[in-house]
Amino acid sequence: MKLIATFNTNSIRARQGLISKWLKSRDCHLLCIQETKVQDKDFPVSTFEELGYHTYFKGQKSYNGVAIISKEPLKEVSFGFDDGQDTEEDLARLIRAQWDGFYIINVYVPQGRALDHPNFTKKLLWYDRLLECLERAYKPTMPIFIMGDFNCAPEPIDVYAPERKKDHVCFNESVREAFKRLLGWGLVDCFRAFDPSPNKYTFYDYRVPKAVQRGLGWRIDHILATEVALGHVKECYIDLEPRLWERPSDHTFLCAKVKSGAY
DNA sequence: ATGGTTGGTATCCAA
Repeated sequence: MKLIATFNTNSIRARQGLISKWLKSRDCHLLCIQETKVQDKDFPVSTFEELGYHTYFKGQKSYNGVAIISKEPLKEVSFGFDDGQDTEEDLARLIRAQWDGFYIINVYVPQGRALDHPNFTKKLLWYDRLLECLERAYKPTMPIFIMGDFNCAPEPIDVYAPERKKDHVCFNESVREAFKRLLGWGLVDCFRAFDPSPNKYTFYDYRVPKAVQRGLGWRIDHILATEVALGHVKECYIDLEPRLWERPSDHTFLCAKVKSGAY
């Protein structure tokens, strides 16, 4: 059994200590990271090499940035949708690779800012481009994990006070529909496949006092799996403990225990 | 309705 996980770091340099401690204590095989907020020349490669991990990354100054940290070397690593329209930002928001017989797609979906902001249009378009990318380059019968920060709480159970969040960029009808269209291609929400209970969140806003204790969170980080990939998953859970460690992120580690060898 | 915090970079923007 191998542990795979996704984590929005909100700066990988600020979170090196926390990530190292987590990788070691959990014996993680593959970690997908979002919001590294660092240019490639400044990525802390040696921190993870010293722990025996391979790192693959692309980032921008201050914003965005994705990475995969893996015990085994990855194959076929690429960035962006490869739809002929990739901007530098797109490359810093999507990394794809092959790992242990699985296709891994690590995404950092644009947050969107506000419903009437151009960034929200870009967010919906981003979901469309992701779906087109799947239709073009993959099949629902393949063993695929799409994991990362989707900036979408799919159902009312996935956010506190859903009745008050209908105009939020991470919960309004249009983004939830875009998310559902993605699932409609042939993907399952891994966490919900294992745990139907409420008050299970992956993100707690820094600005909300005692958010974890008060249950004021969002489930916006996800591991989506095709049916055949889900068949290899034995467990899927949110690891909240690092929130008690030094310099926690506002996101949590979302984990899956996977039986290896999908080919 | 508003504001609260954090990080990277500047002294404000994004989340």
